[in-house]
Amino acid sequence: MKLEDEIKQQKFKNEYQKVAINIIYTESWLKGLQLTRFKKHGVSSQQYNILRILRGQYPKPATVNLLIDRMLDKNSNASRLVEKLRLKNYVERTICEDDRRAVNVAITQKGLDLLEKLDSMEDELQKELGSISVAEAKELNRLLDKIRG
Amino acid sequence: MKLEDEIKQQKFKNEYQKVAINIIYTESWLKGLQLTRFKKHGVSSQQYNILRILRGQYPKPATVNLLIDRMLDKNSNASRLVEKLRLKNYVERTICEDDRRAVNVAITQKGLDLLEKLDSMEDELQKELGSISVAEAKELNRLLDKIRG
DNA sequence: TAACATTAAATGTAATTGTATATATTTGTG
DNA sequence: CACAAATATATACAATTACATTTAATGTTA
Repeated sequence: MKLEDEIKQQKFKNEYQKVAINIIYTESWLKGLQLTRFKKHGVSSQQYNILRILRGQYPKPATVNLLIDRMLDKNSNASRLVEKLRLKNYVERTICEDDRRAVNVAITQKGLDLLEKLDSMEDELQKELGSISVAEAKELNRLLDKIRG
Repeated sequence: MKLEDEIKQQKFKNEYQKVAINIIYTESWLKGLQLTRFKKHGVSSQQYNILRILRGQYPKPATVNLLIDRMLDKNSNASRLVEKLRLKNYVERTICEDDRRAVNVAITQKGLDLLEKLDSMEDELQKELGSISVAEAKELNRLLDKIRG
C-alpha cells in the first residue's frame, strides 16, 4: 500500500522527504512483524541482533566494543544487553587478558540452540516480504546502501 | 557503503533477510542524522511527527485516535506525547463535544512557528540524502510501498 | 431502558533507553 | 618513569516506552 494512503498524507515536500518518512514507517512495520515472534522466545530484537553477531564470530568471542560497532541500533546499550543475555545463559563473559579493560563475550551452546529456533521464525518473516521479487529485493538493497552515501 | 561492510557480515541467508536488516540499519542511520538537529529545538522525532500531522489537518483539530492511526511509530504513547506538547504550548486540547470520550488536539501558532524552523532543518537533512537521484528516490519509495504488501 | 459490549483516552507499573559520569586500564609524551 | 589523555566498559539517574488496566462515554440489544 502506498505510503500516502497508509499515513493519509497526500503531499510531501519532495521525493527525498518521502523516502525518509517511508524508511521510518517501513522499519516500524517490520519491527511489528518481528515483535510477537521474538516475544515468544523471551528475547528482544536487539538481543537477537547481538546473538547473531556472536554466532558470526563463533567460536571466537567478541568484545563489547565490537558489538556496539556492528549493532544495527547504535544507541542501544550493549553492555546492559549482554548482561541480560548472560543472566539467561545465552552468552559468557570473561575479561580479556590482552587488554584488561575489555571483555570477551562468547555465545554459549544454549545461545546457539536458541538462534536455531529463531532462524525458522525468520523463514516465516521472509515469506511476508515475498511481495517483491528477488530482483526487486536486490535493487532495494542497492538503493538503501546508496542513500547512506 | 554496502551493508555487508557496514556491519561486517558478509553472508546473508538470502536477499530478503538482507532487505530486512538493511531497512532496520538504514532507519537507525537516518534517525541518527535527525537526532542532534531535533534536540536543539527540544522536541523528539515523535513529537515532530505529531506536530506535522496536526499541521496537515490545520486548522481542523485531530483526535488522539487519529494521531495514533497516522503516527509512524504505532507503539508510542500518543496521549502522553500530546500532553508534553501541550505543556510547551505547541498544541491545545479540548474535549470533543460530539463525542465526549474524544479530545480534539490542535496545533497552536507557536507550534506552527516551531515547525517552520524545523522545516529548514529538513532541508539540510535532505541534502544528506542527495546521493541518490530523484528517479532513484521514486523507485525506492515504490519498492518500500510494495514490500509492505 | 437496563445490561453488556465497545470505544477513546489516560494512567500505573515495569522495563528499556539516553545521557552523563565513574572506574579501571592502557597509551602517549615530556 | 610520571602523569595526562584516551579507551573499554559499567552504572546511576532521568526520561521514555510497552503493556495492562482503568475511567468515562457511547452503542447495542433484548
